[in-house]
Amino acid sequence: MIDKSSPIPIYYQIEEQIKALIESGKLKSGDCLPSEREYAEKFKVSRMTVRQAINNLVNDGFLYREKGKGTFVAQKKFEQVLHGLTSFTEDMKARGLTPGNRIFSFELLFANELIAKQLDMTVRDPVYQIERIRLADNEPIALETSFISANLIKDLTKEAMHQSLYNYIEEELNLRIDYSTQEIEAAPAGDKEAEALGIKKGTPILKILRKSYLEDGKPFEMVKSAYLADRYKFIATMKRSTK
Amino acid sequence: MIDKSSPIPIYYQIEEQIKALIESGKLKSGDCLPSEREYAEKFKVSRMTVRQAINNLVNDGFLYREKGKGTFVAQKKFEQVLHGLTSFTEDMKARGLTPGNRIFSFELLFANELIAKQLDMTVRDPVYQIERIRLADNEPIALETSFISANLIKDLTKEAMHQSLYNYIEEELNLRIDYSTQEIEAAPAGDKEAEALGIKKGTPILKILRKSYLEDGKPFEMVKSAYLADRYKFIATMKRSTK
DNA sequence: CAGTGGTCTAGACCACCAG
DNA sequence: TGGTGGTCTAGACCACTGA
Repeated sequence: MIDKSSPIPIYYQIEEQIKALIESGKLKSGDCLPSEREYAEKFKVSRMTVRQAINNLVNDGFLYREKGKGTFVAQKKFEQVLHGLTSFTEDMKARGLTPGNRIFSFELLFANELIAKQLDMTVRDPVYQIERIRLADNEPIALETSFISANLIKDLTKEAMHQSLYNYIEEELNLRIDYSTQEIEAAPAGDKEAEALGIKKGTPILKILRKSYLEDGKPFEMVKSAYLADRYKFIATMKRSTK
Repeated sequence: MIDKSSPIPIYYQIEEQIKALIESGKLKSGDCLPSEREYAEKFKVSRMTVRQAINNLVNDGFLYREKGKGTFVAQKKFEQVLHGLTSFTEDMKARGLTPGNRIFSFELLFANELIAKQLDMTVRDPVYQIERIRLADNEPIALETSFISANLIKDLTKEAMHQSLYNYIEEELNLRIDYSTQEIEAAPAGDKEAEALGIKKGTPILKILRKSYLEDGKPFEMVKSAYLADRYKFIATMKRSTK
């Protein structure tokens, strides 16, 4: 049930166990959990350890607490996973489509002034510039240009870009991605987009400018994308911050 | 410095104090904070209490930790304000523009099947339907149709809509808005949008479909908007959920 | 009233990192 | 080696809730 001799933290084991109960449906939305003291008793651990597990689940939106009453299972915000920050690859998979790539250019360049400013580096710092067409089920869906800090993301290869960049960053480089900001607008397709995506000039496209940051707050990528309007919708969920 | 007799939790007082140091510039991005043990000593509190304060600041993105090294100030995320879910009114103010309204119609109707499904009500439940043009600095910026559950949002008036709906819900009705989902796409303007916004048919517009939920998980509004592409960008920040 | 979560204490041992 | 954050304990008192 709980392995105290395991190198895996106890609070994490408890977390996983409660999550499993929710995912398996044994705990449903609105259900009241056993009290923290009961858990402490049951697992023979300190109540603070139980609290740490529950705190994390509350922060992740799986549970919520009510003073004097108890801890409850939150309503299924149903694609919780889908709605965080996702890479194109993850996004497409979540939509049930097969993601693909057609890389036009992959270069290691010196940052110009604009890029340097955006990525918080100095001019002539090394930057990967990748141009590619994104595919969904083998159909073009977006034209994309990425600028990636080579100081932060080392030894990037074309192969890593063919797979998932975020996966490479998190699994291979062992860095943690924190968040990204995105500016989304509608615009008429220019010559370049029209040609790349096989549409007429002036057709509406969805333009997205994404900047992504690592845990220490440093921006590691800037991506400009142009999505086919009739094949792609951007989906976001946003929390109301009470402050 | 710290008031132990205050009803305000100690960890919260410490939080505010560190935040103030960051905001005043006395602690800059990348600076190393005093260790948790030093803080505990200084404030004559337990280390766990200090940790609770720092945990919260880490979760909010003000600080980050490095094992064996210390706790550091994160880089300024200066869109912090724009972070959460905002109403049009709040959004415009944050951009330094004056929000405005031109209400075309304001009606209390019975939900049809589509609306009932979207708002999780039954057919013939009462729904407010509001059509209006949104203004920024007195210039049209979007055409918007809102459907608002009259069961949840009671006694809605045209005046409340002229002000901020979210403000009315939170301050007057004392309800808590939890989150919303938004679908964003580019599309050519139809006849209606073209006329209302004073643009040519076929011009790219940014279409947004928003559904918003109260804390108990009930949807209270569905809003369809068409924004002028050259006057509006949608800005979102998304967290990477580490799962 | 008894039970809940919210806060807090004063210790402890560990893995990790720098000098 | 000494300092850091990461985890954990076994208690404690509080305010709030429902019966």
